[in-house]
Amino acid sequence: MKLEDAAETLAQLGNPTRLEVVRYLVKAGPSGVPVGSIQRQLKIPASTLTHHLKHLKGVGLLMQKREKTNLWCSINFDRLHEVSDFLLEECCSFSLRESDKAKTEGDAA
Amino acid sequence: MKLEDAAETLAQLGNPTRLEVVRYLVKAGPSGVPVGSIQRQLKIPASTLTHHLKHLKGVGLLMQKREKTNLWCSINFDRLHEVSDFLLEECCSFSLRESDKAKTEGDAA
DNA sequence: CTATTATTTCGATTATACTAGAAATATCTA
DNA sequence: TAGATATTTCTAGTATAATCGAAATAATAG
Repeated sequence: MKLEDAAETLAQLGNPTRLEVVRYLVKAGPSGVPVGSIQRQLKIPASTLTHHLKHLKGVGLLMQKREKTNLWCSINFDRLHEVSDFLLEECCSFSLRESDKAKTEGDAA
Repeated sequence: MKLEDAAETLAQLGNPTRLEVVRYLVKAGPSGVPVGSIQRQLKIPASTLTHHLKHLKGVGLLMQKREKTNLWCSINFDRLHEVSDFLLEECCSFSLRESDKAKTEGDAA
């Protein structure tokens, strides 16, 4: 996963309203929930919710599927794992040499 | 971890410059690196870097320790784990009952 | 104390995000 | 087609964030 993509995805998760939606969808599991239920359960105005769902979809965290008048939303768990993994990547293999850390000159090269 | 704190932390990680810094610090491991080295290695203007470090420190992701003229920065791995865990919490125990998902009325109660 | 290096504060510019009401559209049912 | 429910678009106000140069401060060495 590219840093820019990870950053963008994390930024989308970094909004309290969106994170609440994500948590709700995670709890809901793979089958998902309709937009309207999210709206009523979390008491988010419809237009605000649509706006946030668009963001989540934009970074691939959200999947949608229409059934009758309801639009069912579910989390893309793979995507969530990817971004979660990014945070701890290389976390246990400290790859930066000590000699590169404190050089006063020449470390810009 | 409270949702608001997780959101705030994720928001801070959601900036490309800061995420780059975090990745660099993760690579550096527990001993950390001085501010100036981050600045030169990642080519971030000093004032911009200070600004971002303040943010990271604000959400507890960054620890700092002065040694002579250098201020050494290191990642708070526990904190990073916390936020990473938050994302997948309850991810495998879908706790929302199917009957709560599609109710058309009364699900706001 | 003075010079040197390291880091931070200040200040100003520019851009982008959050929010939500009202109106519009879409999808279905009778 | 008419009516009902579900979702989206439009729009606009408000707030917050990113950027970085210049100047100020902090810490140390001589």
